[in-house]
Amino acid sequence: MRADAVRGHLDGLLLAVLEPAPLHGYAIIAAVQRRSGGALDLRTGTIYPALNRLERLGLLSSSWEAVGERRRRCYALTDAGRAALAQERTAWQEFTAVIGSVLNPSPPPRPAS
Amino acid sequence: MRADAVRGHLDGLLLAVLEPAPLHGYAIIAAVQRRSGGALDLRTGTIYPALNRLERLGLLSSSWEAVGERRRRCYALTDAGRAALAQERTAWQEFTAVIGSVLNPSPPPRPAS
DNA sequence: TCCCCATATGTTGGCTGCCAATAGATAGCA
DNA sequence: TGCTATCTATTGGCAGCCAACATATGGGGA
Repeated sequence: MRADAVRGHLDGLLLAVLEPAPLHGYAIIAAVQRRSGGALDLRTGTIYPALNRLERLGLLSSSWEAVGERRRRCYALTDAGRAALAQERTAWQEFTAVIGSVLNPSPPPRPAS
Repeated sequence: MRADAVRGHLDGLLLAVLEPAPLHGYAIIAAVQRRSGGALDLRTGTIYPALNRLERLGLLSSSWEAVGERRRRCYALTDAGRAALAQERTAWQEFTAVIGSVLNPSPPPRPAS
């Protein structure tokens, strides 16, 4: 699948993979890849600006973590982030229902004539 | 729902509403609106360029229809269009499965320890 | 010792694709 | 005489994702 298809749903994906535990950017890419069965391969140019935006919005909080000499920026869901995730899930269900109903309409019941 | 969300799925929607019978542009907007329960309100600036593109691709064929003094441009699915619709439906299922699996992962079965 | 790859964070430019706004025409109704 | 509905169509703009690039550490193999 062309990864461009996540357009408009990226925020939900990021919030979702951060739900079980905080992760740093590189691990987020791996987590999305794993949970999608390898179908989604997000790029750094996609997620880093998104993570910054989500932090600015107060949905994530970040903290630097030292691993040897290396540094990691670890992102965690805030309370607002958990609420936003719930909203994203609702919106996703509505979205699939709407598009699905146009793409695969259930035939109208035929009145017994 | 913000109508911008159809991004990337518009072609499938247009092909789908043309499946039962040919329609003209204005009626296509109405059909999408009806089949989506009023949630999707596509604009002319969205569908007319898309219809032209689909015709250039050979997925639709158009013919002018006279209604009194009025003229309508009627779009019909071609054979290639029906094939493309089937592909769009498959792609949609894959898409929802992939995004869904990231957004709402099924918890991994815990080994009995 | 040197190089490459994995790990890790980040920026910039560009393109795709939908929308808002605009334009213009006919027809019916108040 | 307008106002609204029906009908087609174009243009400019912008959001959002990606490709490419830039930078740095650390480990493994030749």
